[in-house]
Amino acid sequence: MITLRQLRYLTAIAETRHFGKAAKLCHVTQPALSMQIQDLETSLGTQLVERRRGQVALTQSGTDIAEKAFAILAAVADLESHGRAGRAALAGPLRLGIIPSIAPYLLPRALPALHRRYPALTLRIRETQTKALVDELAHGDLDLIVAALPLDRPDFETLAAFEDRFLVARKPRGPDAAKRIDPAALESEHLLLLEEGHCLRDQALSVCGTLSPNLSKAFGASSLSTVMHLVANGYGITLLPEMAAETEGSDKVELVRFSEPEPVRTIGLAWRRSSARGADARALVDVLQEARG
Amino acid sequence: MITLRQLRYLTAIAETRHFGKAAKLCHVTQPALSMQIQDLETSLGTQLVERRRGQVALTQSGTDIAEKAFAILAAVADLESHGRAGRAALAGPLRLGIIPSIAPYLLPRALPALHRRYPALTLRIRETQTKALVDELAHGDLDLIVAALPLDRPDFETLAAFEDRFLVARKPRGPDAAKRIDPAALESEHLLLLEEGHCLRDQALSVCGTLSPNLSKAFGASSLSTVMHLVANGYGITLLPEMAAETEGSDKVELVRFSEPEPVRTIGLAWRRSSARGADARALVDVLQEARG
DNA sequence: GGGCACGATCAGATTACCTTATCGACATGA
DNA sequence: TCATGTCGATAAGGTAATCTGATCGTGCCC
Repeated sequence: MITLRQLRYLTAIAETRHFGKAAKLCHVTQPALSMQIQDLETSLGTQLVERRRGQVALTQSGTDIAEKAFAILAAVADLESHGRAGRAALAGPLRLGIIPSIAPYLLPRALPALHRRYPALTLRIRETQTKALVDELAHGDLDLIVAALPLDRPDFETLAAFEDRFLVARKPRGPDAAKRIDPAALESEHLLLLEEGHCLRDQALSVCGTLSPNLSKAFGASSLSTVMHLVANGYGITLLPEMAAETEGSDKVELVRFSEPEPVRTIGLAWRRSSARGADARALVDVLQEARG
Repeated sequence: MITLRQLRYLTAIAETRHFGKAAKLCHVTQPALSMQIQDLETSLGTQLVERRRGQVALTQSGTDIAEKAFAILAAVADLESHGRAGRAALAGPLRLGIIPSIAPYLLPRALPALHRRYPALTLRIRETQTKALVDELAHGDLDLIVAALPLDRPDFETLAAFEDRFLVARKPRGPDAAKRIDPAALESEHLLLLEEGHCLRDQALSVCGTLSPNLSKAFGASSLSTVMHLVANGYGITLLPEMAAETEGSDKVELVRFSEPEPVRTIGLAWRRSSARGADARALVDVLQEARG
C-alpha cells in the first residue's frame, strides 16, 4: 500500500540523490528512509532508484513517479491549507513570485497599500524569471505568482489583472518624428533587449514579428535599467512596458506609442488549481489594479 | 499529519454518508474510521462531517475536501498502475467508457481486432452519456473514454481518433433532389433528435445553427435506431453520423451529404493526465482507425 | 419506556515505523 | 596492499500509530 510518507521520501531522494541527506531532510535516519523506498518499489513493482557507486540516480520510472509524487504532495499540502480558505483572504503567510520586468515597478506602489489593507498578511516575495516561477509554483514552493499570461499550464488557474502597453523607447528625434510607430518601421532599427530567459524579451521579439535579420544582433542585458541607459546613449531602441515608463523614462529618451492596434501584454496571477488561493488572488488583483491606477 | 488512509476514509464517508457502511467499505471497524476522520478534522482545523440524527452529512468544507481527496487518490492509484506503463500497451485490465452514439457502430468492428492484437487485454466496457463518462473518468472509475472532443477538462489528456461526417437522413425524394444539402435548407424540415443529454443531440443542433423556430419541436428519442424508424415512416428528418450509416441505413431512407464545408464531429479518447494511459490510448486509436477504415 | 440505530470512547492487541548498531561493497590514499 | 572512509542494506528491539472488540450515550420509533 502506497503512503504519502513513501512519496515524501522519494521526493527527498529526487532532490538530494543521496539516501543519507534525504533522510536528514525528512528528519529520520537513513535505514528508515531506505526501507520505505524499498517498500515503495515493491508496491509499484518497479525499481525506482539506481544504487550506484558514488551517488544514486533515479531510473526513468523513478523520475516519472517522483514528478507525480511532487504533484500529489503539493495537492495534499493545498488540502492542509484549505482550512485557511474559510478565513479572510490575504491573511497569514503567502509566498508570492513576481517576474523581474514587473516587480520593480509594481511592488513599490502595491506593497504599501497591501500592508495597509491586509495587515494580517505575511508576504514572502521571490523575484525570478517566469520559467522558475512556474516550476516553483507547481512544486508547491510558491503560492501565487505574478507573470505575463497565458502560461499554458492546465494545472494552474489564472486571473488577468491588467494589460500593459508596449512603448518604443528611443533617442528624441525632434518634433517632426511620427507620433505613432508601426512595428514594421522598426525593421531598420537596432533593437536592444534583455538577456535570454526573460519573458519580456520574447514578447518584444513577438511584437516585432518577422524581423529576423536584425534579431540575431539582439543585445542581452540583465535589467531594463541597463537597456534604457544604452538607449539614452544612442546604442539602439528598445520596447518598454508602459508600467516602467515612469521609473525608467528620462529627458534623454523619447517614449512613443505604437499605432493601433497597440501591442500589449497581459499581466495576471496564477496559482495551482488544487490550492485554495482563488480568493487571495481576486483580492490581490484588486490591490494591483488600484496600485497601477 | 494528513495520510492517504484518512483521505480514503473520508471519501468512503462521502459515498455512503454513514460511518458504519464506510467502515465496511474500507474493511475496518467503525471506531477505526471514526478516529481517522477525527484526526483529519483536527489536522485541517475544520469540521468535515456533520453528525446528525439519522444520517451524516458533509459540511461545505467536507464536500470540497472530499472532492480533492478523490482526485488525490485517483492520482495515487494512477501511480500504482504506472508499473504497467513499462510493459506493453493494452495489457491487463482496462475500464473503457464509450458514448451511446458511437458504441453500437464502432465496437462490433473494433472489438474482434482488439482481442486479436491484444489478447492480454481485459476490457470492461461502460456505455453511457458523455457527462457521466467524464465524471467517472475523473473519479478514477474509468481508465479511458471514447467521446466527441473537445471535452474542456484540463485534467484530461485527449487524442483525436477520426472525424465523423454528419449526413442528412430523410425519405427518398426522387432523382431530382439536390445531391448536397445546405444546413440552411433544413429550416423548413421537422428535425428528429435523441433525448436530452446525448451529445449527438447538441451537436446536431449546433450544425443546424440558428434554426431556433423548429427546434422547440425537436423530438427526443432514446436511440438512433428509433429515430431512423421515425424518419423511414415520414415523421421528419434527422442528422446521422456517417459511422452509423451502414447499420442504420435502409432502402426506405435516403442519406445525403451536406454541402462543403461538411459538418463533422471529432471522435477521440480521453484519460486522466495523471494516469499512465497515454500509450494505451495511442495503441487503441490505431485499432479504432483501422476498424473504421 | 423498551428496543434500536448510530457514532463516540476506552482498553488492550497488533502492526507499522523508527532507531541504534552493524555489515558489506566500493573507492581512496599512504 | 592494506587501512580508512563513504554509503546503502540489514538486523534487532523499542516506540508510536492503528486496529479490534466491548461499551457508552444519544436520539428515534413503536
